[in-house]
Amino acid sequence: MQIVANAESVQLQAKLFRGFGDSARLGILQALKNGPLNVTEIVAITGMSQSNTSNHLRCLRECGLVAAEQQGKYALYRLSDDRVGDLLATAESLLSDVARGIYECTRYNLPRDISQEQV
Amino acid sequence: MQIVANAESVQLQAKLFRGFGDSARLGILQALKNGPLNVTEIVAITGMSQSNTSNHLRCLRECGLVAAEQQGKYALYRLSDDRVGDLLATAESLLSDVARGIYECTRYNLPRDISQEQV
DNA sequence: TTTATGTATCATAATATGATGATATATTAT
DNA sequence: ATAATATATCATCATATTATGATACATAAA
Repeated sequence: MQIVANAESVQLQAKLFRGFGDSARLGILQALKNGPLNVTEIVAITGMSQSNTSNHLRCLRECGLVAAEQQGKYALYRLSDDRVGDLLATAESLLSDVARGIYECTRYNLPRDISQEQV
Repeated sequence: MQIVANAESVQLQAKLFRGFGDSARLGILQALKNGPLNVTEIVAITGMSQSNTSNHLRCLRECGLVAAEQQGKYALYRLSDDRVGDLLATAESLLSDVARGIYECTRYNLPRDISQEQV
């Protein structure tokens, strides 16, 4: 009997979610929902630096959330699986109901300048 | 026209995923899949310290992933919404197909001692 | 072959996150 | 009222993660 999944599996799953758990990566995934894009396009859309974009893409690729295909000098990226889109959609739906709570989640989060600390 | 969701919404969603993106919190969520638990039970199941458990529970609560109800001196926690369980299930399914990739995701992750670095 | 373009890699510095121990608070039991 | 139990909070340190800038490595164009 095991009430919770084994530790290793939990770690893997946490890792998977961490792929989504950064606004830079999530921005990339959102962009790819609409279809494949090359790195230059992703850089343009997200406004991130090229190296940062590339670093995050590597993470996403190694974590299995996106797949890449070399096309001449371009690297075309796309979501690796429909379930990636599913997760995004479910999260969006859930979010619309709990957004207020998320805003108030102070312990781990948002850049300082966003919180309007009441003195 | 906006190709990607606005930055604020992406931040919120990333935050939501980050709720799942830590093995301590994910372990708690997994445990709660089987039904409500109080803090003492969660501490026992996860083996984490009481304060650490409580800190993570706060995060989960404030992020809207779990709900708490005071019962005498016990605080009963449960998943706040079916979609939380849905996300866990979808992730598990996706994971079974991409587990290998996740293992190899080196840039951001796993405790050092787990990777078996080939020299 | 030189130059320009697209992408990847790496070291580093800044920041965010997580675990711990001490302590506070609340509820129940004696 | 005192003690015991259940939970929450907080400061702090260690660690992990992120963004950046420099640079390398391709591919394609001139």
